[in-house]
Amino acid sequence: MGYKYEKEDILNVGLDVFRRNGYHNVGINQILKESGIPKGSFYNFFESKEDFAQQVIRQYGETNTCWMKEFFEDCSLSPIECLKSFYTYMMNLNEEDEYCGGCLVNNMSVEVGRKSDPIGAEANQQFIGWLNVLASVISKGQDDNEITKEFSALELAEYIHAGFYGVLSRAKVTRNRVYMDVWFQMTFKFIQA
Amino acid sequence: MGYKYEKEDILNVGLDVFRRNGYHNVGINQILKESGIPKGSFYNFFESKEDFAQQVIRQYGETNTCWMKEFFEDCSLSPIECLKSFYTYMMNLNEEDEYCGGCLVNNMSVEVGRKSDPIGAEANQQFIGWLNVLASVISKGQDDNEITKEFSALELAEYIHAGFYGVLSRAKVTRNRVYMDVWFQMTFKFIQA
DNA sequence: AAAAAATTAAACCATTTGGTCTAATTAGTA
DNA sequence: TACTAATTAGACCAAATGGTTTAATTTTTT
Repeated sequence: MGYKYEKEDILNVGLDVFRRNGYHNVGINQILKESGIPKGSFYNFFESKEDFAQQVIRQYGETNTCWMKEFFEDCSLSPIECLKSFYTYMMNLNEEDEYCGGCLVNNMSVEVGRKSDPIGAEANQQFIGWLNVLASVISKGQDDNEITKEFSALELAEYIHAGFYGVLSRAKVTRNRVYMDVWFQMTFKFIQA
Repeated sequence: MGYKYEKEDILNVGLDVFRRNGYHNVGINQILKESGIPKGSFYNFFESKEDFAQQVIRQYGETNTCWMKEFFEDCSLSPIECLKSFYTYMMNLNEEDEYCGGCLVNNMSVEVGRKSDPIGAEANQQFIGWLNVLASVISKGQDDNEITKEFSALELAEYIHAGFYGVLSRAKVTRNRVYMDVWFQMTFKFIQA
């Protein structure tokens, strides 16, 4: 019921700006400028910069959880092929972005995870949301005898996605996808039944 | 040949402060305060904050490369057991630190890797230095038929250490080592011959 | 239509930012 | 010993930081 500005629009600007520039490198003024909202209105919506960042992470996380669910529902391949398709898509996205942004949840975890409790907790929460989606696909793959049963679906999900974060972080400084592709090959070789 | 202050001492303060607080969250004044050096002296040693951070990363990287070499030279176990011993040590270190700092190279890569060319390049350079040390151990393990030969030693090194970065980043927000330990189990199960 | 509540707007605040400047002091060299 | 260069020292700078305040406007409720 905002009168003039939509909270969601400002959150989307925050997502864009934070992902590209980090948290401490961004001032409120930059958010205001890019969203065209005056300072007073901003602090009417959000208690503080920290509160704003937390809500940005939450929106980003929930949006992606929904998107992932749809992605896997719409995917007609076998579970493991759906996972491959998902990570291929993610790697292509990051290549198009020239490895500039990466994942907001990873970036925030590393930069602010231990400095701000609310931000750290929110990043963890959203990550767990994604894990559950991934684990349900992995679980199906285990039922179909495609994926190893030596570890639980959740353990495998955490292993895979944390590994993806690792190569994503590396790609920020190598500026190429070579080892991202190697990671892809190795991971899916390792987890197969 | 410094008159009063040692460049290396200031770099060590920088390592400590940057690792705990990140790059953009730290002001020059904090470095000055903690090292007890006046501003004029600081800018006599370093061109800028960026230049300072780059030198901090370099010193950190080179020190650790030396340390790793010694670690593996002194390790009398089989190659794969030496690797396990190394990562166990690293995980224990991070547990003692309560997952506060993490690895400066990873932190800098994620936060500043795409914002500052010199810092990004330096972080990558030092990471590669470590990779070479790890790869030589892995290579021995492959010769001994302990480690899979399906991938090159360097590819395996990048896979393992990037994966370690992934779980290290995660530990910053989970604040426990559960999935770090799972990562350890899975990784060494996967790479065995 | 009137009153109350929410929202918009931007000027303003103390503090901190990275960095410069000038002066004094120290060290190495002729 | 005299001269030059390096180092030390911190006051100083404009710009930006996150956040507050007050006033005007708009919406909702009565």
